[in-house]
Amino acid sequence: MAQGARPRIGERREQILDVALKLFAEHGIQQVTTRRIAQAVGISQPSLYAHFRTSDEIAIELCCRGFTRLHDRLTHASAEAGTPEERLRRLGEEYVRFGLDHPAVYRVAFMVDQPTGRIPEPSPVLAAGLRAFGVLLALFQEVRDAHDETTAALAQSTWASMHGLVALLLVRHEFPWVGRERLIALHLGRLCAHAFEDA
Amino acid sequence: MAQGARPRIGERREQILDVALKLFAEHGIQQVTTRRIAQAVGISQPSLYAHFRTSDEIAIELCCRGFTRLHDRLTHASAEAGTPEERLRRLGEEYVRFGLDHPAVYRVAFMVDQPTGRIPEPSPVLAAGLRAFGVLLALFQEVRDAHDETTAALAQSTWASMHGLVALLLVRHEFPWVGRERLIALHLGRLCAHAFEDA
DNA sequence: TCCGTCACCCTATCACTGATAGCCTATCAG
DNA sequence: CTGATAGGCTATCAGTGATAGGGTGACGGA
Repeated sequence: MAQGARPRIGERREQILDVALKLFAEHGIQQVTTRRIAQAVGISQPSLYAHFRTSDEIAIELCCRGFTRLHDRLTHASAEAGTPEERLRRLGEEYVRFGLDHPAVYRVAFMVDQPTGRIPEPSPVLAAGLRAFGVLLALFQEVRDAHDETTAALAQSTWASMHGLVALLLVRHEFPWVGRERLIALHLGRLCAHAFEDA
Repeated sequence: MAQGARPRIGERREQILDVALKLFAEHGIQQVTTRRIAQAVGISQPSLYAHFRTSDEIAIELCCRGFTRLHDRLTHASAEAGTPEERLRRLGEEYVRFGLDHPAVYRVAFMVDQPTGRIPEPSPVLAAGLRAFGVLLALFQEVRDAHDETTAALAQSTWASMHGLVALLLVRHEFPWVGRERLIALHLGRLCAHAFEDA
């Protein structure tokens, strides 16, 4: 089967992740089977299991990487100069764009149930998610100059509002939304207007 | 096989929906197979197909009913006396409670991808969802005395914020949330504070 | 040069899934 | 009694994730 020019160590693994992400984005996560991934990569289906213990592991890996990419984008957005509202606004923009630009990653990261209690305890997904959320939390802590529960609650509430918009736009694409750009602008505008005020 | 005392017409269908919903809530949608449903009902697996054309139809039916129940609860909450903010607050409370109290229904209704373009066009799910959303929209139109795009955008934005909280609480249950009640109260408080103001 | 190890791949096969085909049985209107 | 209808059954299908067990080429030490 033309065995020449074998991929280097670990190269196949990256290739599988790339291909899987593309298939997820194109056909939806549920529709992508291990056989489809294997065929697209050019190897047999059982060969996938030399690189991942289960098929879920592929999605989990993509999920962690997605969180990391989101973390980097949020960090960058939050670090720019400006008033706290402006920084939060940029962070929100970045968040929403990320979700809409990478729907497959976003779905895996935020909209797929964790296999309840399967993964031991130190879930890498949770850790990656916490890192990304940490950027938002840090902004709130900095602006409010407090690390209390209320500050955490404000950050979590803000996160939820951003997520809600992305999630609904991704899942309910048949819904008669007002113009997407307009809705995003209005949503973020309201979100940032009184974001740091105590409840 | 103890064939006596057959269920009446349509009774089995209801029973299947009841059982399926319970199994969805208990084990998660993905883990529930047609064989498990059939076994719980006490019939053979192929017999399900006498009542539903595909297994998805069970979820779709539950989804529509969920939207209808939500619609009724929102209507009731929105109809009570009070200031617009109070009415919106009650509506939001009802929404969040509904999602958290009926996670299986909520998941099916809001967090499962529509089989892209499979169902002809007049999607019953979309229709049921629009009816439920209509309650929120009507409140905004009444308060603002306008049926323009901005009003629709405000309602959609508010809906998204409520959904975001419910969705994240349901899916990311391993996340270190601040106290749930506190988070809900804070989230709804911020949501309703300036809800009707133009952007 | 030989040999073990390693990374990687294969075919064959498993149990399980949603779904279909074809046939049986209870009920009821005429 | 009879045909129609609702509801059920077993047998079986193709497709799914996963495992078992064995093959192949590159490479480093003896």
